[in-house]
Amino acid sequence: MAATTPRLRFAPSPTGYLHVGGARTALFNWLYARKYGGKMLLRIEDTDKARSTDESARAIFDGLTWLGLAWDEDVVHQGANLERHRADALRLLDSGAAYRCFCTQEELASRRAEAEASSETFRYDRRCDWLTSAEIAQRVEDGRPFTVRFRVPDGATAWNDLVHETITFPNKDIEDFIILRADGTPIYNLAVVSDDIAMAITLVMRGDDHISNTPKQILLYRALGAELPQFAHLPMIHGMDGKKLSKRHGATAVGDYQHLGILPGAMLNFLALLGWAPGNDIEVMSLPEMIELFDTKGLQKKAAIFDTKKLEWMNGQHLQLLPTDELVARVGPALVAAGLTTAADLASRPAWFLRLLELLKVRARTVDDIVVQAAPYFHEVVTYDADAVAKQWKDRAASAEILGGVRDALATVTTWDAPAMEESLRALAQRLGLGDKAGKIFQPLRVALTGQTASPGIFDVLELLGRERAIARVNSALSELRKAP
RNA sequence: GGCGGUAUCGUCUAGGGGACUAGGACACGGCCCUCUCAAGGCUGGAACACGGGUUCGAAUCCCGUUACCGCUACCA
Repeated sequence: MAATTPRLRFAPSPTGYLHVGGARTALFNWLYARKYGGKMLLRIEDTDKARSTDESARAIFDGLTWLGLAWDEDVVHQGANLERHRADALRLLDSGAAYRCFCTQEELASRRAEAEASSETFRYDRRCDWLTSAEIAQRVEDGRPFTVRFRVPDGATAWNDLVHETITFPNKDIEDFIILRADGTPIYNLAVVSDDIAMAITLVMRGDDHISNTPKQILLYRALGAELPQFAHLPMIHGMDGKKLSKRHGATAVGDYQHLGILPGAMLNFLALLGWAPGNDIEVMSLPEMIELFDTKGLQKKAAIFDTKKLEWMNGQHLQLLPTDELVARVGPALVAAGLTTAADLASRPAWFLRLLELLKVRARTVDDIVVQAAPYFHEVVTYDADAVAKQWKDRAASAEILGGVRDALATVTTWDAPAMEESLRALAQRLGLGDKAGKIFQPLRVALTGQTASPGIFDVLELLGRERAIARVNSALSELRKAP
């Protein structure tokens, strides 16, 4: 094989949002191109004017951009190449590889229904291919509309698929398919082949659902005298019920996950593992590592099920691995968007913010988790969680006594940091005879400070809150506890 | 219906004739750590769809069956 640089393309139709399945197809194309020094182009298949929208095309650009899957060269809009598609179809007509079909859609539909009624397989019977040249000339002269059909030759069509090995189709099972509509616009298979040739694509990597289009396209390449690209058909992604992933499975657009607080790197990593394995039990990878390890050998043949539980776990892993400055850049805006703080506030105390994130990220799986957990550190007053109160402030008098002790202990602390807090509170536990049961102090205190039963270590929470706010919270808790229940 | 594709724990997967008592990860349970929750460590249950071959030997190769998925438009 010639040592040409690989050229791949991701070719979605702009009829919805960027689906996770499409994102994975794009990812594998991109990884291959990056790994082997090739190019990945983006082509928007918008020849179906009825279903295509600019908004959908934008969603695709946005999705790919968010994921960080940059395409090379200018975006190709298939609709802009209609003239070439038509010219290619006419060329096939001239060379005799295709013929005019005067059958109307109604005729075709009724013949199809007839075949179905007698439970026979319908396949176009080539009746228009038997027309004499005089008959054809007459009909054309009469202005009768016609489609252009490709004449499928005898034999069989096979290719060596990068994921499935050899796939063969007997040509007798492929009907003479239409390549040009009566209105002169191209049908999918023709447009794809015409564009892939024009874009000099060397590897067509796409979903499994295109396997039965491939023999038709191969036939077209040959009839057009073009060199065949390689093909790789990726397995589908299904929902937890084993059915093709769709809206009813919940979030299927990559944008949904973006808004759920999933990191693009985690999304990519998770998607990569759906249908590909690098081997050696490797799972958590950065993008450069994925490029390094990518190999079509590890591509899976079997459809994979989209398991959001593992996506969340993966996101947690990436959250830990994310450099702190990047974490700040991701979480800061989310906190501002949630109305917890302002960009100026965060900018005024970067060290504090960093400390907070370091303590929260380990117990969060998504950016949204961090935002929720961060609330007590920004709000003026704590909101006591009912369950937390019921559990940790069960004995109100005892809790009040403990918190009173805490208040006094905190009042004498000179350096307001976690080690000093620990020293002071452990000493208090000793004085109260709770030596190895210091939790009896920490838990009620946690509720006073955060309103919750779960939080980072109590000494860190105290440090983060700062002297003034921490003491104020202990005092409010005390007055809350002293109120009649 | 026809054609094509696929088949290892619930899920993602390792496995390429003997290294398989089938490994890892998610999820689930237990233990450890521990002020809580996480994280982390250890640990338990959990799979080669079925039937025939080939072979000294099959999760691995072949054939059949079954199941599932895709395509079967003047959609993409």
